Amino acid sequence: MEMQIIDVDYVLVNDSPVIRIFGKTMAGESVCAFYEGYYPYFYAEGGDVPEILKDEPQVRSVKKVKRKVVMGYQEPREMWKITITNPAKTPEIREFLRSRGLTVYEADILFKYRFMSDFDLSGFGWIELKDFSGISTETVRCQKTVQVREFSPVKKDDHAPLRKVAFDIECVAGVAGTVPEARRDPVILISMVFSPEYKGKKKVVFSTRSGKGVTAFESEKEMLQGFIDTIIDYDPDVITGYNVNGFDIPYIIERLEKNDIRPVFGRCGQKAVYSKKLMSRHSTSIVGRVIVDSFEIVKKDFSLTRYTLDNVCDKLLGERKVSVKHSEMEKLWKGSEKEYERLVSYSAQDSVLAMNLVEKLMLMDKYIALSRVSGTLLNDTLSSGETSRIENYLLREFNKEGFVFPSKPDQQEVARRDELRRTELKGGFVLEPEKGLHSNVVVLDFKSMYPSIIRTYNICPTTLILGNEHIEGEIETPSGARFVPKSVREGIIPKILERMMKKRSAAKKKYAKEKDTARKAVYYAEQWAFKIMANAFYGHLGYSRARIYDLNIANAVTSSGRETIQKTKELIEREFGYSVVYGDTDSVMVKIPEEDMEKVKEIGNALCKRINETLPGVMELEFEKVFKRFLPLTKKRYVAWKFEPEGEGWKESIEMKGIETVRRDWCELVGDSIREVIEIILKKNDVKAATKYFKNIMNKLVRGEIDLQKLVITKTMTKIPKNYAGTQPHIELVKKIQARNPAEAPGIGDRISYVIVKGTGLVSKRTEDPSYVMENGLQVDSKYYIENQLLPPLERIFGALNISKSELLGNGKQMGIFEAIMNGNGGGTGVKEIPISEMTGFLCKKCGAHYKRPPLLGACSCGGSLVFSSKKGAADFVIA
DNA sequence: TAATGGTAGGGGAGGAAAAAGTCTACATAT
DNA sequence: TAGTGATATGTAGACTTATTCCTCCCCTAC
Repeated sequence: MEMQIIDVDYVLVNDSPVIRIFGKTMAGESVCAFYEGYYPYFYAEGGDVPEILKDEPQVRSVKKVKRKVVMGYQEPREMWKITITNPAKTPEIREFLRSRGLTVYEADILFKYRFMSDFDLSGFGWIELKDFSGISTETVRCQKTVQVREFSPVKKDDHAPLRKVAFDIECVAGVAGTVPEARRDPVILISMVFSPEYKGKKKVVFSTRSGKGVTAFESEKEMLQGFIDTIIDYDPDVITGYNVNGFDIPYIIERLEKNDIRPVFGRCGQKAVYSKKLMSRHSTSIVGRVIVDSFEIVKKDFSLTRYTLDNVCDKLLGERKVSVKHSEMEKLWKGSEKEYERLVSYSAQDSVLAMNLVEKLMLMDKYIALSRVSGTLLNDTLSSGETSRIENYLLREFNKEGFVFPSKPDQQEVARRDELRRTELKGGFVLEPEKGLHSNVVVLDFKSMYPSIIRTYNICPTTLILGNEHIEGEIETPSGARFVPKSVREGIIPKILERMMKKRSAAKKKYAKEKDTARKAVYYAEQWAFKIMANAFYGHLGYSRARIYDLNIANAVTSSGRETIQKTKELIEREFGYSVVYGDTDSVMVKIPEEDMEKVKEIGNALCKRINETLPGVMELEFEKVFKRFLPLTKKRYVAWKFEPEGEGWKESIEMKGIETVRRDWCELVGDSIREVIEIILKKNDVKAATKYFKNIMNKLVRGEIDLQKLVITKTMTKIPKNYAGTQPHIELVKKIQARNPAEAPGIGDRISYVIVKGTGLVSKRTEDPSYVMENGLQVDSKYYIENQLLPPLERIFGALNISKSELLGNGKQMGIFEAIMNGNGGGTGVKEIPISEMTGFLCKKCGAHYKRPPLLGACSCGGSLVFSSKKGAADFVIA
């Protein structure tokens, strides 16, 4: 029997661990396989372990073994392998040994991962049960339960069919104007959506009030019991919903407890659903099932201004939903049949959308691929970061080669590392961009630069030469770190990376060949996962909480990168005479004096060929794309008219990096206008037309013709308001909302939307909630939007093009860009007279000199005549 | 039970420090 | 020629008002 692994855990039977592997067969059957006789173990050195542990009843065996330690090129050492009975006792024995001054290895590996690592099993990987027999048990709720004696991992690309349920709960706050509290306020509605259908139904709505399309219950308790029964009966592999980790699940757990029902709806009858908030993150575990919170995934995978279900569905699915405000909830719940129907359909809709997000956006694919590559269980892949994946993978590889894996650093060690980190790890090198609008720039990239460097220079903790020892053929990186050559010992990480890069190309090939769309998606996700994993190793080396942390090694990687890009630039300029106009970390952009795209590409390829001759190991520079026009603004900010090879021809598009159009903390109006201006400039090279377009926007803004939504600025609240050192616009608004309506106050990690309204004083004090502005008819500060939002980015673009304000107007340098545009081309809207209150002095028309008072001559010292000046512009008249 | 990959870099907003005006009182020159 | 008032100009110090610089914060490029 073959099955795909969904979850693994263990239980104690007579104080001995029994591993449970939860899986799904190709036929869609849920299976739980029990495995006995596997015990936890770890290593220690630096003391007489048999003697120290002779009275410890947990210990099953202590054996002398030879193992290598990871850090530094060293010979194997003798140490003790300690096997115990109960996995939960590991920390106790570990700390006891540490207190006696011993060094302990691998005593902080979760038992399920110890097991999976030893048997080479992965989350969502396949396992073949070779010798097994059916058993009956009350403890596990699966279609099939077996005792397995022999098994092995199998390589298989297909996915078993999954059962998914999406759910959403509604509740009403017991006190008006507050947030519902699980301690106090009951659940009134639960909607569920099934995929595939459950007993011929796509969805159900449970409630304590009867109505059309509703399954009614006598009490909350009965409804909750109904919910649990349905889950258990449907037996889903995946439980999803929008923000279920943050809201629905913790809420429902608390309500279940309030109603004296144990929150047990996993595939194990004993273990309760566990949900805990850690810092600002939530994590939930349900035995045998996977929690897929579409909110959390969308937030990670898509860059959006706001993550309300409303906005997410609109932007990602193109589906608009009817929304019900929190404050309306109670009215609908207690209202007429019609109103209640609206609430019911609203709740059902939320579940439908959560399911649609998962299925249509294929949110799980990437994470399944990451699980299969790294070995972590899907639920952990979803709820944890890069570290757990990297370390899970490394543990296996180091073990295979006879190494013991280091422990997690303790708090003190982390603090020590953090202290040094800021100054001690240098990153990539960014070339100073050459100013101006360039034509025909070829972009060349180093293929997987950091992984390639690690492979080329055999960079690994296991090959690092410690102290002053010298080894024949040693490799020295620019940072000064030295590594033994491959011939002496091949590093584990270089070996892993070589394999990953090979596997990635294999997956890419399969992807290209495959016709079946489902399989194609699997291969795409697989190659993506290999790329992500390969790139994560470098970051891990410099991460202060990593088991394998060494700044010498991390710096060895980055210093080699810096040297490589600099040498590349020099060679291109020296040998070919081309100018490298920009480059960042692993890329160079070279200006080619050729108009023909094919020619530019050809030269680009020739450059790569020449550079590659000089590069060591697997380092490789490759042609990436051509910029027909390239306008760098600063480092990390540029605009380009891009041409990428596609099939026989070229695919063109405008590429914008780092500028306001791609940033979420600028309003839509800025993004739209700047995008348009760039388009006009790059493709038509018509500054006048761009200026005219912009002038029109500003006029509309002053006249109040711009939709408020286009003026909304959004920013993330990264900590609670009182922890902010200074005054921040978005935080000031949060404080206002907290005072006005605590129920709707945002939390950590939420994106805050605001507009700037008219008034005096700090911008921060003039932030307002867009809907509040609408409801109360407040006026937005058009001056702010012109001077602080629209103009600065435009000015930067013109600046990069070397178009000065005076050029736009052909006038004095005191002129701001506002006047330059308003008065410059076509005129018509120029300021004719200014109120005396706004007058700031006198301006010479000829030389642009500014006077606070009129000079006695009545004219400028240069002889030019004077006009009145103000911040908004100059005029011939002032009015009282 | 339990979590959190890296550095480089731009740019807005606020706030402190330094610099530039302004005002006042008084001195000096015409 | 000395004394006088009106006016202009200069100067130092107190006070006020822009500038400049730095930090915090957010977000992006790689």
